[in-house]
Amino acid sequence: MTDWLPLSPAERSVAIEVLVHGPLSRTELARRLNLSQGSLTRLTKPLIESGLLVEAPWAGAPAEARQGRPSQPLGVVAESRSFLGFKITDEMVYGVVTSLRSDIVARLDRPLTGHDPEYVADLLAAMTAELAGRHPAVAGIGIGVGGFVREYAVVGESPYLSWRDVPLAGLVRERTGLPVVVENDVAALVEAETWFGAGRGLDRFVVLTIGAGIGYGLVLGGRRVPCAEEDRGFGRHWIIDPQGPLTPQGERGSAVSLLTIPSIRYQVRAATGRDASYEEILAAAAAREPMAARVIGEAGRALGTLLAQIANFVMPQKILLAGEGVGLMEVAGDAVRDMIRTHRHPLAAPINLETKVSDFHDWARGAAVLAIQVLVLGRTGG
Amino acid sequence: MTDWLPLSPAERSVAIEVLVHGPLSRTELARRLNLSQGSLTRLTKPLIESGLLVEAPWAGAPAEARQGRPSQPLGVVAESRSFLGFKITDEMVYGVVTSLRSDIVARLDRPLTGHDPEYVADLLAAMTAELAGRHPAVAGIGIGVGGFVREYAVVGESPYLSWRDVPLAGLVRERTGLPVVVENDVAALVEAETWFGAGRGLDRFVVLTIGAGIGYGLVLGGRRVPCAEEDRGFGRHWIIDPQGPLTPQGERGSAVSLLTIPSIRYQVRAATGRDASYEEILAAAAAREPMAARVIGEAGRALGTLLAQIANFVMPQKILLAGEGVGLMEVAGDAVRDMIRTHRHPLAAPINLETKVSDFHDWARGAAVLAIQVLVLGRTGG
DNA sequence: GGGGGTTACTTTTGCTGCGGAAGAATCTTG
DNA sequence: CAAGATTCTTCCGCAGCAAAAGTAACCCCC
Repeated sequence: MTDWLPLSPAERSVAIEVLVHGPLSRTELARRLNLSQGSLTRLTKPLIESGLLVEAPWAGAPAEARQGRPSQPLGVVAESRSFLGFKITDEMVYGVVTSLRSDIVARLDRPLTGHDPEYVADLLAAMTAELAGRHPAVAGIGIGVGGFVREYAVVGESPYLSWRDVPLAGLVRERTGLPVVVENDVAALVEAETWFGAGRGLDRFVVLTIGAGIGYGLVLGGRRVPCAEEDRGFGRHWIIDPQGPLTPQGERGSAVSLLTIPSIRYQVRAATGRDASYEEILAAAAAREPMAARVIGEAGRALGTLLAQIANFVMPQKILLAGEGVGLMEVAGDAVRDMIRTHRHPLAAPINLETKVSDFHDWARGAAVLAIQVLVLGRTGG
Repeated sequence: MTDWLPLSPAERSVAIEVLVHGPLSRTELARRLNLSQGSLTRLTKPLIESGLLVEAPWAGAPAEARQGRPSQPLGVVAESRSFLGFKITDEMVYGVVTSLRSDIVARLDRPLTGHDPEYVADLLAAMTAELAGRHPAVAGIGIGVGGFVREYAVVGESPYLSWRDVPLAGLVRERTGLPVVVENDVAALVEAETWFGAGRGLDRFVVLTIGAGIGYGLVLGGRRVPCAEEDRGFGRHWIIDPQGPLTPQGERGSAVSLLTIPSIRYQVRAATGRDASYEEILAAAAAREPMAARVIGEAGRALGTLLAQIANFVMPQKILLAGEGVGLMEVAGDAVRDMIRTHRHPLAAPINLETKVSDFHDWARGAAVLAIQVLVLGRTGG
């Protein structure tokens, strides 16, 4: 199949706008991008000829009977290409197949029984073969890994895999023949939400994830801000309550100690002697069992404080709360809101908070989005 | 005298670059702005003809004997125009005259014996007349006011002046015949530092001021982020230590309670019964007098925590600490650094902190910078 | 002191890519 | 079917850029 690239900057902005915001008429695009209509005719022509865009008369404003010549919405053929996204955790590999618009169309998970790079690459190749068999026209692979990743290709350091300088992209490309993009998992999730999710079109946007650890992503001017500590785990030193609990995972009273799933389970186990799952603890807290309610209430207050601090200093237009540990919001929502109130100026704009219960397939989808960004549109953000 | 405007976007970027970063050769400008040398010849010609720029062979790299044709630095004639900046406080008006490059060339202060808008405007007009008599070619006036300001012209609300919807710019323009720009005082200081001070050329930049209150300014992508609470005083609800002191000015343990000059004086007075100036308290703390040392130590730790939180969430390239209360850093610097360490990831980039002791004339200068931005270069940031 | 080298700037040329205007296409309304 | 509305296309002119070639102003060194 023909490859689309390369795109001029103006063409790229048109392509991204259509990809991210769905079918749009040329006139609408001209308005959004501050270009003339004539320019849009010119810019869209090669994009249509290359097959990236198509005229989609069925889409857009459906039967909105207006006067004048009907607009001709342009869209992407979301199904024309597929992308694979993988999220590698300690003991599992989660895989998804997505369309060009990053909708998940298939899932496949496999246990990871070892951490040898060659073995992991073999597993990824096998999963790729299985998924690609059912979904043709795979255009690329994105892989999300917790840890430090360089150049979209090399895992510089990943403590939980015990990897140092593993050229993962190369290993998988050799086995599959497909272009491969590797990135830090949090970074990938943030990019996905910035392009296709809660952060679409926003200028200042924050992603906070709660799960096995804390993840934090800052998007300014449509671009993710890279930072030194992202790959080593956030929140270990975000001390929210100096009198808070001490856990094996973080400093006393840190966001990690107060909010992450392992820490909450550790606290409950230390207090009750029984090992309970996160869901059981949340249910117990909702049922007002004292120990669970205390731990979860403390977590809720910590989350409220954290969100208020972020809002105070970053002033984002939206904060997305994601990860496997956001069930907290449902049980301890009042505590969260209460602490937001006490830590915010009464006249400050209310926090635009979105909560998204996400599982590991969302992390895998994030990796697929990175593949879309890099492979289809030439790796620039924005 | 001829007026310079209007400027094309490319011309404006050249003008701002020279204005902000001092004399630069055409080659250097081409490099910085990603333009060809030919374009710079074209762009600079009208700027030189209009008098905004001049060739300044005396400036630039002085005796750096390099080979080849010597470069021809372009600079602004800083003294060709003057700008007036005023900062209106509760009981004083501070005024400065600045050059085009925002250097302060004269100062003039007057007590403010009333808050009637007409009276204040009369006073500003009188001060303008006095300053303009000594410094000709005044091109415009900037006024900084604590409170909410709309459209660079109208003071929407200023609690300490008891003003509501006062069209200050119009009142002063009527009396002086000069263009007038009004803005919130913190916003003006932040703009000044972004253009001509610590934040020059930075993408992510934070200004934190400590004085009678707390001021906070966030600059992203070269633009100041406007926010709802800036004009009502920051920090009242930034609770740093829930067990901290209670003061009349802020919530218990808030940044205002812990850090502002009135709160620190209040705490010492409440503990010792004696009224001491801020400088006296700092000196006492340095001499290890217990009460003062305790209050100042607590303030230092609060400041460290605050700086760490800002750095964690905003990841700025630099934080500027300004205001009348930054003497704290000298006396309690160890406490500040200590708390930064405990609240930051060990692998995180160190905070790039700049401390600037500033007085009210710096606030007035900020207002003058706003006049420069708006009047000379057509009000766009960046 | 006069080449040769080096760097800064200017001029020329050609082209890209945009806006604007006019026109074609396609619908609704009367 | 005409008039009006709206979208899209075509065409033209031009701003503004890069590239290349030319000029100017210095250096060093023989």
